[in-house]
Amino acid sequence: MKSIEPIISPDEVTPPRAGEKILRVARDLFYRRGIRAIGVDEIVKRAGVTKPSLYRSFPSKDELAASYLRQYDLEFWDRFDEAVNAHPGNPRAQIAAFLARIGKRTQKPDYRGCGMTNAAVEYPEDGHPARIVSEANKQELRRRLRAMAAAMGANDPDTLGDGLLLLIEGAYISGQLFGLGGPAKSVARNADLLIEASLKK
Amino acid sequence: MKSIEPIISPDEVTPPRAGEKILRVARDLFYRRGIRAIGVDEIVKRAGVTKPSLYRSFPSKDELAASYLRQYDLEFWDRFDEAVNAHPGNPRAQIAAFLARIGKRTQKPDYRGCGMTNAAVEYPEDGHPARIVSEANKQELRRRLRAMAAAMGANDPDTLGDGLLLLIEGAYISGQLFGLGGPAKSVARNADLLIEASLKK
DNA sequence: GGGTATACGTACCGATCGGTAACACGTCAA
DNA sequence: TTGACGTGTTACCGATCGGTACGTATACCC
Repeated sequence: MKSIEPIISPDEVTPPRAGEKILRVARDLFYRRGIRAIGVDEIVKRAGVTKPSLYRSFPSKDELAASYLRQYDLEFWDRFDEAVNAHPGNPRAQIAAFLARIGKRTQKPDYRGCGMTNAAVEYPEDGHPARIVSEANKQELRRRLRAMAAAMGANDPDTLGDGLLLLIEGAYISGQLFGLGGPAKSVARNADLLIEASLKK
Repeated sequence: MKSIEPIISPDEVTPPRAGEKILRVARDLFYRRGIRAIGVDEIVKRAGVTKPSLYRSFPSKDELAASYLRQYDLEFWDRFDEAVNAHPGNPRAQIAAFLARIGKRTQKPDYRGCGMTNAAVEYPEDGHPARIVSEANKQELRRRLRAMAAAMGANDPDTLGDGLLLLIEGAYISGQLFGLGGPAKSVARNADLLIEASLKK
């Protein structure tokens, strides 16, 4: 007997892998409510799967958290590079674009800051899988900001790069602390003032 | 039979109240390792008391956390006012003194940032007892920084005050993320540049 | 000495934590 | 036809979570 033709194409009918569903849900819950605040039971329940499925795809909750942050990392650099690519050869405009975007995001009602930063606060112990991902992300961000400060022709590129990083981290935190109308909305303006004051005359 | 004379004076022999011991230990553990990470069992064990003693002095763990933060709040403003009082009538020097101190603290090996900020990250839910204390502290800090910016004669006092707050929060976070040699050590320098760029010409 | 208030400890509670063992089922390719 | 594989199901694990019922020891006042 001839086999029945599939109604829709195979890649459309392919059910989402359990691991993917879990990561999607975990990502959302971890970001919004914190990693420690969310239990694995809630994750599998919301994902419509069962606990053994979670532990077939991820060796532990800590590693699931690290996976969430690795995905967050990719998306972060996508956003960052988007601002960079919008202004080729103009690092000051690149920073301005990136910060304008952050400033806007921080003014959204349910803004919860940077997943990386939050994870590092939740897990202060050295060597925690989630913290390792977070630290690597921040190191790289620092490196890039300093390089951009140098490309701008700053008097002291490392100081300016670090100053920009402080403003950014401050915006992440203030965004979730103050909500609408908080200090984070002025991050781009303050960064611009700081840059102006740091350039070679 | 005649009662035995006390060897030392009564107020020296008075044992520390259980509630005080608990708060001391909780303060240390909550700050260093996070509130969610510490269970009440560990607190009472380290304090050398028992669980019912904790719940006689504090209605819940959440309220214990709030008490920790209220004490943290008092000590925070002590440090802040110390910097302010060291330079009467000179808000710019007051800020500089305060930030120099923060910059130094962030370079200590086991620096863990601001207890207020960390608590707000750990408890994103509106209305949590710990978060309420934290938010109030930050609101007041923002108010004071804006007032000091105005007293300095800034072009836009609210923007400068908020910029200083962003740098401060950034220093708290970066201090615990990067450890020694991190961006937080440049907070005073960057604040000074930002102030210089914000004053009326 | 007797009463009382305060402070503390022993032992326990149900719920939830992260994680696992054992087995049934369906799909797909060889 | 036959596995291999991924998944779901159910039931369970020991540990820890925040919180409490209840009895006891001590100090002080009358």
